[in-house]
Amino acid sequence: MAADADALRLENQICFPLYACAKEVVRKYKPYLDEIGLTYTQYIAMMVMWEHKKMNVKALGEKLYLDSGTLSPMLKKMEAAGLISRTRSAEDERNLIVSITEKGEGLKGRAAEIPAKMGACISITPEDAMALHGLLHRILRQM
Amino acid sequence: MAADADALRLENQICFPLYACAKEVVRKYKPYLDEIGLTYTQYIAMMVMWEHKKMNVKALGEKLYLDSGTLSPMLKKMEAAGLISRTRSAEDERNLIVSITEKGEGLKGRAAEIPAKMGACISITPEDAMALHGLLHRILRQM
DNA sequence: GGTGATTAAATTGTATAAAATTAAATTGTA
DNA sequence: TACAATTTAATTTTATACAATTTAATCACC
Repeated sequence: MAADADALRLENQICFPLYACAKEVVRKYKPYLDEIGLTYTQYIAMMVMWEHKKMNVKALGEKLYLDSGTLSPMLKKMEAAGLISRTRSAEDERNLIVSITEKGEGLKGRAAEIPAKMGACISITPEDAMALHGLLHRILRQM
Repeated sequence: MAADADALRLENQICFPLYACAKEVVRKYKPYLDEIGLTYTQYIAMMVMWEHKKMNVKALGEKLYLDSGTLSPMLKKMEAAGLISRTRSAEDERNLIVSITEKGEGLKGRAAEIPAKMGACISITPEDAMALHGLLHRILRQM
């Protein structure tokens, strides 16, 4: 049957364009993120920190869909760069509290232009962006 | 202004759900791919090989949005696993020709069920899948 | 109060990814 | 035909990612 064979063709995958598109978009960020010395993963972590100021690794990981295997080494680098500090919670020493520093706060101003620059770079209509956002969140929620 | 601050909130990003969703979907594949001994990247490479039988690294990379830095070591592993063979083109020795082997062809049968299993796993309506596919390809093309 | 189960991070091992550089082969052209 | 420019892979370096394991702290329950 053709159906079986077609199901294994790259063009018929739903996951592949998702994978490729995510990769390419992250790559588009690189020149802008380079200017402020962040990687994409560090950038999304900083977004959470700009908003919440303090958060333990587990909660940060839930927001970013990342685990300690990825976050532990990255947060150490970000601490070394002076953007965050890492301290154990006094109430429960299992929790590592990540806190934004003055320097980390200061970076927000320099990051402010990035969303607009990326928007100009991708050129998607607001309607399509909204539709895409909705579809992706529906899939994420359902998993 | 609230607009500036909002632009740097994780929930307002279009890229983040794309990144997170792609990652989570690839992760969903893992148990099924483990059964046939492939990683996700190897799986999409095999899809191209099942269809085209022979292809040089550059063409394969264009299809997969990957470069030789990723493909070279991966293709060596796949050759070691007996799924493909790697030979230099006689006409132009710069080109490395990747060819599917008997064993590689044989794996297609065992992979045949994976698309259906993943479909059951993600539960998205055909309309939404079509819409998502269209949106993602539009973005990819435009980049 | 002791102890087995649970939880949170860190660590270890494996596999991508991308940028930059290198090496080898081919092409274009003076 | 030399030889500079280009092209194709491979290599090197850095940074994720994730699964599995380990370690340390806390909790539950007797």
